[in-house]
Amino acid sequence: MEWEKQPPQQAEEPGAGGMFVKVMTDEQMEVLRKQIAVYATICEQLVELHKSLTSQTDLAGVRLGNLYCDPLITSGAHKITGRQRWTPTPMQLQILERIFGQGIGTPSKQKIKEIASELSQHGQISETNVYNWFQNRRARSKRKQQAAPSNNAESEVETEVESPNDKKTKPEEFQPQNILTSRAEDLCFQNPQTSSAIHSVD
Amino acid sequence: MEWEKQPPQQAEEPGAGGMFVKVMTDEQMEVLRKQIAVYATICEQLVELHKSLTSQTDLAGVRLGNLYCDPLITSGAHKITGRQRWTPTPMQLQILERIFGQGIGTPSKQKIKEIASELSQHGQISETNVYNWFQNRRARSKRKQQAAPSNNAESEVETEVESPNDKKTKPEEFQPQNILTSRAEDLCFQNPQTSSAIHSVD
DNA sequence: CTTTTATGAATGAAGG
DNA sequence: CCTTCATTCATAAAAG
Repeated sequence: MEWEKQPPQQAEEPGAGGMFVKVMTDEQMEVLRKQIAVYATICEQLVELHKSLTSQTDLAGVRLGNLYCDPLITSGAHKITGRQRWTPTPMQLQILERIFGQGIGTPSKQKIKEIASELSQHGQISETNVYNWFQNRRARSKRKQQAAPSNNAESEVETEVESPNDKKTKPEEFQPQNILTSRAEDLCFQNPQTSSAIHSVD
Repeated sequence: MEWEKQPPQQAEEPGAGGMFVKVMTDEQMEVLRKQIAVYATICEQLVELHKSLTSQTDLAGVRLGNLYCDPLITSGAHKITGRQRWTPTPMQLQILERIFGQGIGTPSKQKIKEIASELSQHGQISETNVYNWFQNRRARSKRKQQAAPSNNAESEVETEVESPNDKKTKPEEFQPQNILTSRAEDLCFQNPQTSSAIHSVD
């Protein structure tokens, strides 16, 4: 596998190096990533299953690792899209909070555009970021309000059926994503070169 | 596949504002494709292996613990604890994506039934789930498409009105899944030795 | 460096 | 269809 050997700089300067590159959109990258993750998950589960059935432990490490391919792919599912999530700058956050506090709980699309445009003066941002922020802000606020009614004697008829605090402690014992994630952590090398092979061109 | 149609020149403009494209070399693309195909092969073989094993419960004197098989393979985990929200299993997702990628954006009622029936073999599912999935998948794709090309079209608020005629000119229906649908068996070793290698641990 | 928390983003489902 | 909501997932940031 040559990815880690590829000097990332080549991809960054296609014009200078005259290197032919493929360009993928974010969505394409996302779909690809998911597909790989799907296979990684299936393989992981099946391997674990087989290990449990055969009481042998060398299947995943030796057979699969040597015969088919190195764990690079597994890691690839995790880091191919070195997804970096937006983090609001303090100024942006301040403005967002102020707008949110103005009581207007209706962030229309036009409003979103305006806000995003204004916030772009204080740092990188997109309309989607603004949209998500308001969505999350509202949901979080709402949940907090219902989870912490300690300051108010709110005794209405609907409160008797609420389980106030054990929503998180569901007996959920299995999460496929965790397998993939933990697996990637263990198997893959974390060197930045890999992710640089497919990187963002700014 | 549509990737090649993407103008590689986009990558040559690093200074064109907030451009976010992923760049891969030919070699990297090839490696990726093969690796995904490898996953497909592994999955199929492991699935077959699992089937053969589960069909003979007295194979190694090890009684097949259903506690391993069911939770791992279905992996939805929703059936165990009665989660309210359906979550597609990896295999279901794979099938759904493939169908979606086939370009037919018309999930007719009859088609929904067929798909749901097929997917039910890989986990709990209902026709409503399939319907919702396609609806959401389409909407999501569309929204991403219009959000992605915001890199070079640095428009102001008055020009933000999307050009009503050209937004769709971009090929919406790319199929990274094609990488997978191309028969993995052809690309990789899928000879019986492989599965026997897996069996050899026994 | 590892673990925990906060929060941006993804997504199934409902409403219109 | 399109929008909105509730929940979940993943990761940057914080805490240890």
